[in-house]
Amino acid sequence: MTEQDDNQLIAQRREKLQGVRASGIAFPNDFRRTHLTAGIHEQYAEHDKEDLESMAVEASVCGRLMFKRVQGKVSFAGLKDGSGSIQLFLQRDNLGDEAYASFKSLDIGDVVGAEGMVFRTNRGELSLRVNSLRLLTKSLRSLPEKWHGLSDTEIRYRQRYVDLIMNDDIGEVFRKRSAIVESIRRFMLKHGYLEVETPMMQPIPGGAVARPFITYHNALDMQLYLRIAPELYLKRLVVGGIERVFEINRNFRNEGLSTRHNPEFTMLEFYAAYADYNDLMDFTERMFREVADNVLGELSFQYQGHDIDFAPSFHRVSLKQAILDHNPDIEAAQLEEPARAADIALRFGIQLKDSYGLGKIQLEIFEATVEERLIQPTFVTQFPAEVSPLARRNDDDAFVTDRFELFVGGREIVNGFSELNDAEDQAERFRQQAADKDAGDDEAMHYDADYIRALEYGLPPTAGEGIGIDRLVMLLTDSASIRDVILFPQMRPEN
RNA sequence: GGGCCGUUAGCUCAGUUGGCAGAGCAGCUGACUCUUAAUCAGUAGGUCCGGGGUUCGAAUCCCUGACGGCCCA
Repeated sequence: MTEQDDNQLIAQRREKLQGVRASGIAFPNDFRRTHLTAGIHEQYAEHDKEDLESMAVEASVCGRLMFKRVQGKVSFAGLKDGSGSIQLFLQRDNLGDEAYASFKSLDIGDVVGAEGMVFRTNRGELSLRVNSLRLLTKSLRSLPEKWHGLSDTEIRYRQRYVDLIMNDDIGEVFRKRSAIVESIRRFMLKHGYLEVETPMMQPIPGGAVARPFITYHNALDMQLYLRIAPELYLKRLVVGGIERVFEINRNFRNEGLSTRHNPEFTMLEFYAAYADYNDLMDFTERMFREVADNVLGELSFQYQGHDIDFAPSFHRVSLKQAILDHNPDIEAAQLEEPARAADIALRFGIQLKDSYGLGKIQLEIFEATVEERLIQPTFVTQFPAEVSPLARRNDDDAFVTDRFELFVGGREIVNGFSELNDAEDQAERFRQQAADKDAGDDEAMHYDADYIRALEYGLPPTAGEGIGIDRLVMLLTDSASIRDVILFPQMRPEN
């Protein structure tokens, strides 16, 4: 970028960098540290001033200069590395005139290496009495204000590097995110699941009801879709005999952005042969408890002002019953007839389309009146077959499927079901979806002939599930927006 | 896509009824040998988001566009 938005501040720093260039290697890469700052605090937390003087511990640290307090012939500075930070103490008489002067010319934000003795100041703060200091990387742009930090959300998302420098909280969110994913992966591996990677670019997008991104492969001269879900590939693998399989990876959906939606988001998706959706609900409860315990150290936590507890058995309720529970004025019979159910939907201001059957209307009523009130972990089961084109029908009631979604904090986190493994039924449902697509529903599914062929070889009785990792991270980090748990959320171009 | 709110110095923010563009931090100059948002004195720094309009005069009022946030679809 050669753009000249150089203001006075940047110009001054460029001038300093010129001076550094003139006197040797401006961007050295031969400084090696002996300690992380957090390690020093850990190791010497218990030692008092006298102890440390007699121990004479030498240490080299490196990191970014976060503050500078020059007071004549002695100065304090803050050095921050990836682990934490430590105070530097610099004396002219210790460093020498030249080195002390060059310290004074450093700017907040510069990356430095410091070598010295661990000690405590008169006020008791564990610090490093610096014997030598080197500039490792000159910073040309001034950091945000030390007290208020960086709060402009737009800059925080666009320039996440500045956000990470200034806001320790956000670094903690992404360390937790990593711990969550690691914990989930361990849990899956421990239970005999094989981790795989299936196509992100698919000739036929499937496995979910969503609009895909379209791209183009030049050599093959064909249109490809970024996947909206890995589902149909993972189930092909179950056909192939990989009886327990999972994938943690990105899905892409060409839809609006909100505090709960980013066009690319991360899902755990897994399948288990010879298991049903009840098994998966049990499995999910165990997973969530283990992850919370590993990452938070406890099973209860706060989310946006709500106390949430993973310890008790997660509540399980059918979709229809959930509607009735939260709407005392609705009677069960009203939800059974399309016309009466439509009346209820209209009462809640829901806009119905002609193509909506009873199942879709029930789902709309559920979403409008129940979803956001499911704060404690709740499995909602028995989703209508109409809105579950890949799920197995219930043996006793063909109107619904053996499917569940898990809601926590008023949000859907998990979607799982016993898989539809009847190739003929699946073909029929694909035909219906394809007809909807021809009729103008651009979220409807494509007919995937190869997937039908796979089913014709025989998919064992199987259950599968998808867990929205971003939303789970939001929950466990008390983040209000999905953008706070995605390092580089999707934004419009700046200019 | 719709509604509401926001955009002023590197950052955090003031800006009265439409009347000279402001503060703190950061920067620069100087003082200061144990500071904790160090302190003190001085100093520099602006496309008031862009475009158009009203007006003697617009950061401020009107129109329009861009970007962001929240809510809704």
